[in-house]
Amino acid sequence: MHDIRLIRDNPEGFDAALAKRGLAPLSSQILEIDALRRAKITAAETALADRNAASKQVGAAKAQGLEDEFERLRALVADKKAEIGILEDEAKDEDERLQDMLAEIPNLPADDVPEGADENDNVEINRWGTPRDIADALEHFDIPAVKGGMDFETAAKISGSRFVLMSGAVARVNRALAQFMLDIHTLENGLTEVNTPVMVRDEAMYGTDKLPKFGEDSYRTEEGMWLIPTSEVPLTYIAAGHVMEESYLPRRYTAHSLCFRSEAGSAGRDTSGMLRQHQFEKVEMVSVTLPEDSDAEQKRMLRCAEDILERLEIPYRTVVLCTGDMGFGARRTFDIEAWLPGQNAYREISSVSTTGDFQARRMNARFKRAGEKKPEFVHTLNGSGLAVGRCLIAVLENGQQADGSVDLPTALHPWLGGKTRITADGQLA
RNA sequence: GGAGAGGUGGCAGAGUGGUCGAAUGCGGCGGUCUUGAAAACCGUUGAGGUGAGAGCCUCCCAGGGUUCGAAUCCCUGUCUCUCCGCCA
Repeated sequence: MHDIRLIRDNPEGFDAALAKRGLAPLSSQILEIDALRRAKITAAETALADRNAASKQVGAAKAQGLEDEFERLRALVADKKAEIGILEDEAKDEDERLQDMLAEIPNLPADDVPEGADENDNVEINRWGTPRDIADALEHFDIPAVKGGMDFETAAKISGSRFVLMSGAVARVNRALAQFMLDIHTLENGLTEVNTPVMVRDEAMYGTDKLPKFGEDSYRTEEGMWLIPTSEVPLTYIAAGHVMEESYLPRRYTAHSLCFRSEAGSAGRDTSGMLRQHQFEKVEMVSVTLPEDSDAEQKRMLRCAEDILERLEIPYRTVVLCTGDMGFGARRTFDIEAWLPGQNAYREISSVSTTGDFQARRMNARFKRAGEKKPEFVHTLNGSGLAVGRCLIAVLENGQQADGSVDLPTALHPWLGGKTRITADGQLA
């Protein structure tokens, strides 16, 4: 959500920032509605002030027994009442029109975000590890050690396409990965573990900018609840409506949750394997910070995510998304792409974004500086740390051996009860 | 699912038709005292809109209604809590 004041003060700057996202200028249209809105507000308030004044006199007239005067003023107040009703409705309509319009405008990119049209213009800023030379590398679902424990046919029977049924060693490694990530984040990175609801209300989706524009990407129950597309939604919405003490910040959360996405519009993409599912697991990180701290916090979060991959010995590269590839609510986004030998490509495994005060405005999350009167909006950030399913793919594909088995990363062994590999026939050993 | 109670400022919690944007406490801020801190005491302290400003307007969960006048009465919605039932 944008600050109408900033648009008023600097419409050219606003349009210029929109242009970086490839959007047409909107400021003149916004300011037109805003001017109309303010005119209606002024008119309504003037009428209200008149009514309030007359209303006070009514009481006085009554008290003094001036019946004629009382009746006259009473009629006047009644007239004003009708007028006020109309003016207030008009003011409200204009205000809603403005809010609706602002709600659909994406966040403005930070100054340092590279300009570009699409993912081809993203800029690599870090590369770690060297992909191992694997002859005839297989995709995860074709690796002999994995095949028996990753069943797409049965999942389809139960739930349709884009679901998976994991069992045995594969399910165990998947679980170990999630535990591993959570333990690192809580014990070493100082994040607070949270277990959130995965069904949320409209307000939480709106506050984290998933609504009104992207409702079709998520699932909604018949009762009107949303299945979360990411635990960014409940984690961030914790702060909604609060005025926090300055000293309360930063807040750093992590959660392991199921995530649900309809994947509308991605038909035919990544259809094989478990890269893109309707239901998946993710360990999420969310930070709520002071405005001046959010840029440093984003780098910190990025390091937390990259560190997981380094410990798991998975080669990756980090890119900063260009203006044309960023999500709706982001001011700046870093994507981490893990090396997948089976695809001979780097694929997204984490996305770390700062939204500035964009979400905070929508959910009215504020803090008060010591000694200051006015509350200010906090900054909110979110990042995957990491997508568990995709991390499982990376671990399996990078660990595949010529004999069909999979060597599991050393760092993970303690979470596997000391086991180190999956044999070609699918046993943890 | 049934019955009941309630939603008030950063927090807790008074207030049941005008004198209430709202007692009191906590917390915050400023001060007195102190070598410093604590304690004590004094003062101060809600949010939003609009306006160049003085100011004006709105806000006691939300939306309707009654009334000259609503935090206060009525209706609807919503959320929370308690009890009963059911239940992993």
